[in-house]
Amino acid sequence: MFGQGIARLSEALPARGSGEDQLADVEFLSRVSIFANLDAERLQPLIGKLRPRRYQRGEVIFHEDDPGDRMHIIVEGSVKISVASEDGREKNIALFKPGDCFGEMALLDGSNRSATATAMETLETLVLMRDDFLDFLSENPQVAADITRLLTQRLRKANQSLADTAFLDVPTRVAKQLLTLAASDDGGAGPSEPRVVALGQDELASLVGASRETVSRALTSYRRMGILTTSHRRIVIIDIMGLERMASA
Amino acid sequence: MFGQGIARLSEALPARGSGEDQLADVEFLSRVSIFANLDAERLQPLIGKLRPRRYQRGEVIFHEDDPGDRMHIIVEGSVKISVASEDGREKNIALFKPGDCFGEMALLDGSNRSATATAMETLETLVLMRDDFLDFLSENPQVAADITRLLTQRLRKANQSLADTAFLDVPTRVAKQLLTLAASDDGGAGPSEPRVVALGQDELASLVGASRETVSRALTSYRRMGILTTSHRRIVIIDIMGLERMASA
DNA sequence: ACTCGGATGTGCGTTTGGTCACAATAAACG
DNA sequence: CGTTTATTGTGACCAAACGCACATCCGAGT
Repeated sequence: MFGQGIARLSEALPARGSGEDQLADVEFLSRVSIFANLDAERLQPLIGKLRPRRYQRGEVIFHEDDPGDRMHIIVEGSVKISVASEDGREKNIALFKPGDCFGEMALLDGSNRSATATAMETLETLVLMRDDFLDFLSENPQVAADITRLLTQRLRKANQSLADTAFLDVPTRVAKQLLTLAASDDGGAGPSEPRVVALGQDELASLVGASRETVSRALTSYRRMGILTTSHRRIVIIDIMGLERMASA
Repeated sequence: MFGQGIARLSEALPARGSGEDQLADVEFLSRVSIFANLDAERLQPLIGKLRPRRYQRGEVIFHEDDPGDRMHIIVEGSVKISVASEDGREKNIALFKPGDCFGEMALLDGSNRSATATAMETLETLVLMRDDFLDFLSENPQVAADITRLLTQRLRKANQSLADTAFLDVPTRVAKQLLTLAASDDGGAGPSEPRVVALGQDELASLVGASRETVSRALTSYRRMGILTTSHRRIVIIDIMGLERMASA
């Protein structure tokens, strides 16, 4: 659904102002949380400022400590945000999906990137440069409220993760994380429908703050209980309620 | 230094508009990060909306899950922000000191408190109610930028903590945390001056995400190295550079 | 179709850190 | 000014999880 927006945008950009296509783009933008409260008229000027960008799986969009002068809106694919330790290991902070934006923090406070962003699959984003963003922001002050909302939500999540890593053991954290991922994936599906999480175990482990092996064992345990099945870079949750039970124990 | 502001404010409030005292209050407000970019004239209207509040050590300012309709600015004392697990244990998310504000998240996105705030010592705050805050915000849109700056900073810190708990062992995390606390305490002191951290080991443990005993052992080890001394609710850092070495290992 | 590389499952020894237990000591309060 | 209560220091034990090793196994690419 989101994918169509960019397909049209990429074509529409060279020959700008073709009307119908821009409608589709505006419709896409209005689903992005920080632009959700703006009507089509307000969004229109933004369209011309957005530049489509493609990345391959594994490609780094930006690096920790780099200066950051742009933000991204995801059209298709997913992104992992991570920080690295001195000895090269990495901890995933968050995953983002179509409709999410990332890289806005360095824009808002002017400091360098505090984390690295990497494409997890073939990725299409819309890039918005700092100056264009700030211009737009000063012409649409309402957006500030949505940005603070976005930031507070992320802060809440981060604090919750902090508490979770302190209180919960690895299997429980894995269960919780899987539920979060499943919920964000297809929010429309029924409650008993099997939900698919496309993710490698090492990425899941890094997200949860544990070793790949320990996560693998947790998955094995859940698999034996009939809660999920595993295959290559793919976890299918069969019994969501069962997983919820594991997450709250 | 900050304490004088509230002392005058508490007296000035009943008999408002006594000129000289309000100047002191404005001066205090201008040191609060989210109001730092405003001149005295802009801040003036805020003064009447702020209500001083006192809390005893251990007193809860607000509880997790409560609806939140006000924020606080700390004048004197310190506050710990924590979340609780089902079985009653608690994880400290952050500590705040004079000049910091807290409780603004629930104001900004309208949801309930995501954490509990507790006074760590006798505490004086200035309370600002939601409606007053939002009014002020709409009349001073520049403040939005400072709020986003504040939130992004907190988000960065949270992410860093998340990475630290994943990568570093307890002694290293303790060293890092002590350095942070020492830096925020008296920023003006010389580099080789001994710095005092007034904090119980259990609070430090909860902040660092470890058990009180493990933290105690870490402190013992640092004490034997001559890096710090410990007494009741009080840690004195003697060799800051030594501690920095421990924090980066 | 075959091969190679990335991903997964699992056993095992080791380590870190949590929990329990208790002694010692300092602050708090009547 | 003594008694009570919080705080700290440590020892012993145990569980969770890491890291290493290795056997598969699936999938992508040639």
